Amino acid sequence: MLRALLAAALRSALDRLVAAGRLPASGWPEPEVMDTKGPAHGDFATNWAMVAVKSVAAGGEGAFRNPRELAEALAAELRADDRVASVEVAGPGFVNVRLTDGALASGVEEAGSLGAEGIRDWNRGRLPESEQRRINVEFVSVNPNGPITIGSGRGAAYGSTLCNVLAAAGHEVHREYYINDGVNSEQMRLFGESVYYYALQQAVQAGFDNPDPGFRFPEGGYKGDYVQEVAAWIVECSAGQDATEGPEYFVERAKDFMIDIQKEALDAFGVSFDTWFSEESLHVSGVVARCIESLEEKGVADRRPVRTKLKLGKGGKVEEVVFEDQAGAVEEDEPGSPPPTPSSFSPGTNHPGNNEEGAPETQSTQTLWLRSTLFGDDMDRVLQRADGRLTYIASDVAYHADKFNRPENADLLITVLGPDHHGYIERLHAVVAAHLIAEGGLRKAEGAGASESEPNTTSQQSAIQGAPGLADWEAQLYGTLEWRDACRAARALSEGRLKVQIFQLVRFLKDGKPAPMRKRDGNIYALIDLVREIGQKVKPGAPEEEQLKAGKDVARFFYLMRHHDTTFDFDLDLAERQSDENPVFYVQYAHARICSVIAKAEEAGFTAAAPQSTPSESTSTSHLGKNEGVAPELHPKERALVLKALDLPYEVLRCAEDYGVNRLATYAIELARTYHHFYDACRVVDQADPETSRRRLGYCKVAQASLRAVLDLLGVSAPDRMDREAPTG
RNA sequence: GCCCCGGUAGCUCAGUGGAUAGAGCAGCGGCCUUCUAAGCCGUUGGUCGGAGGUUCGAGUCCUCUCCGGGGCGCCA
Repeated sequence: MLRALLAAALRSALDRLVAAGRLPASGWPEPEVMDTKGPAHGDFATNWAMVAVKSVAAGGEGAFRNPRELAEALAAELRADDRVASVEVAGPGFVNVRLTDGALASGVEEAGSLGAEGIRDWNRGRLPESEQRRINVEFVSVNPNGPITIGSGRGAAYGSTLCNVLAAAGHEVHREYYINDGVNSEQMRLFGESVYYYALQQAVQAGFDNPDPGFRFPEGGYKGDYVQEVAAWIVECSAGQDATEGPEYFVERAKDFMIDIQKEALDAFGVSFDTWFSEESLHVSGVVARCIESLEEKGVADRRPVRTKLKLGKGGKVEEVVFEDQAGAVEEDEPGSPPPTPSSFSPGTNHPGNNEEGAPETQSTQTLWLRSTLFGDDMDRVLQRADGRLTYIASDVAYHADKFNRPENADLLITVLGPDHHGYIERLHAVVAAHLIAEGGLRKAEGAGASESEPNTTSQQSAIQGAPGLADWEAQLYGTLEWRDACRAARALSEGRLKVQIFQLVRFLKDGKPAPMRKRDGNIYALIDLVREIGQKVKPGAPEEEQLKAGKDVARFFYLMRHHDTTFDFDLDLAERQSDENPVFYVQYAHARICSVIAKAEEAGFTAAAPQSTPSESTSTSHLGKNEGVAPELHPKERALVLKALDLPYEVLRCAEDYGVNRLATYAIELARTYHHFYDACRVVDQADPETSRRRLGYCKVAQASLRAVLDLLGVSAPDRMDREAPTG
């Protein structure tokens, strides 16, 4: 908020320089408001003079030969501004600015009237309309074949906070969970069979005959305790009758059960979704089949028995295109032999127009390939197996098509994925690009050229040699310039509309040693167990609900402390420590302390300073002797507190821009620290000095509002009081 | 082989292309008759893995390189 104020002051100062003819009217960059080296250097700084000196000099203006001269000119104009208390030029050309106490007071006043929610959403409506977007954020999205793990916990914490931040910044956010429940998938089949197996066992134990005695536990099946629980639940629901139903039935029932379990865990973790989207529903409705057809029509998918692979060199540069024969036995890797030539599969056949000869509509013929190499993927991907089963990626095409075609029609898709999905990014972009081409989304761009381009099946020679503007590998892959450009354009479009955020691995450390997420006995470390364990340690005697809440607070904060795209160690011992070393409590304690102080102040009859009595009146009326007038100069710790507390809207914007939500955790710690410093140096409740008391009460309220707002964004609760337990030793 | 992430104080990590690189913990020394000591103050501690480059200026950007973690399926 104060940054915006200073930005305005800077702009008007520059306008005055322009008006005075000392600056060209344009051609120089917008000034940037930045932090100072430290409190001694003022509240904010700008490096504008250093950045702008070149363009100003180039503009033919001879007056400023170096950054310092330019900085001096800017400083002189700034000094004339009501909102500015002092200006210094320092170092190579920094302009350090200190705002008037009145300016600060006006910020406090505004923030005070907004409250926590208002500060959190301060940017809403202020973000230029052109930058406000409708954003669909998909996160967590695991198979319904087990509980949410502590690994997914990071994605849950990150995704939900990212949504909060984007919304607070002024975007319209849709939270989405994609249920990976495709019954074709290996995982779900294995899970269903595992449950079925245990159900049979339990039926027998309960005295029923085994209706399927020959059924064996599937290889690589699921062995965790929860699998038996699911089986028991299903059996119990129907008194053993269901065991006669077979594995397919158990997939269905177990799936619903697990989704409920997941919902419950996520709920306890403070995560909710607007949409739970079922992958299977896409198959059932036939959308997948339709999408695939359209891909084939556009020539980005086909059944030719060849797989294209790109050999990549440093920097992802394509060094070579390899066409792998998939027809017969695939063996072709003789060590010393020259690189496989384009062989009988003529280059250029990937583009549209030649898909009518093969590919009967019946299943179980040839593998259907998505030619994802056209869009930068390093190898083609299978859409449909030779036995007719569709792959995961096939439903992904339909899923993204659906996301783009809904009534609410998101401008931007954000997909949050775990570290194991890193290799999936290229594929996803290929999927989206293929969809955009297939849907004719490129009609205005290069799409027209592509659809008219001539099939090039006959002359691979001319394709390789004759295509102007194409590198060798491009000639092999695309055949024509038009087709290449269409594919490129589709890919570029995809980059603009789909942002994939990968979060990195978490290592859980217990007693300094890694705690595995999957245990040897087949059990997994569930998020809900993590939350419960921490809660029990941190709030020993409390009721379960309170423990879960405390555990959630700690777990979320820990997950969010580090940048999502960085591996980090989750120190369970530290998380479970109810002490000053635990940053969560440091922050929450600051909030509780503020609440206590405010209560004490109000008890003593103080109310936050009313607008009339703030120093703003006395100082802003005249800019002469701005800091020496009636108003007492603010204590450095007061000033620091106000600056920090009012900076939340700025932090929110930054986070919304680069999705680096961890900064908010850092901000929360910093704000807490700033308050503790303030508390230590500045007494709030003081009967002998009611004016100061009122003013400081106002700062407390703003600090409280900002702290609440950040914690709210992080999904961490802000307790009004924290009572110390008896010392444990 | 290619891709992603990391390498900053003894440890865990911050760090918008800017000024003398910062916190917490650990170590040492202080502060509760006063609004919550889960707090605060002081102090010790650095070839930002290495080498080049870009520029007025690099922990930050580019290239190369060393070390560590992860990923590269007709799994999802």
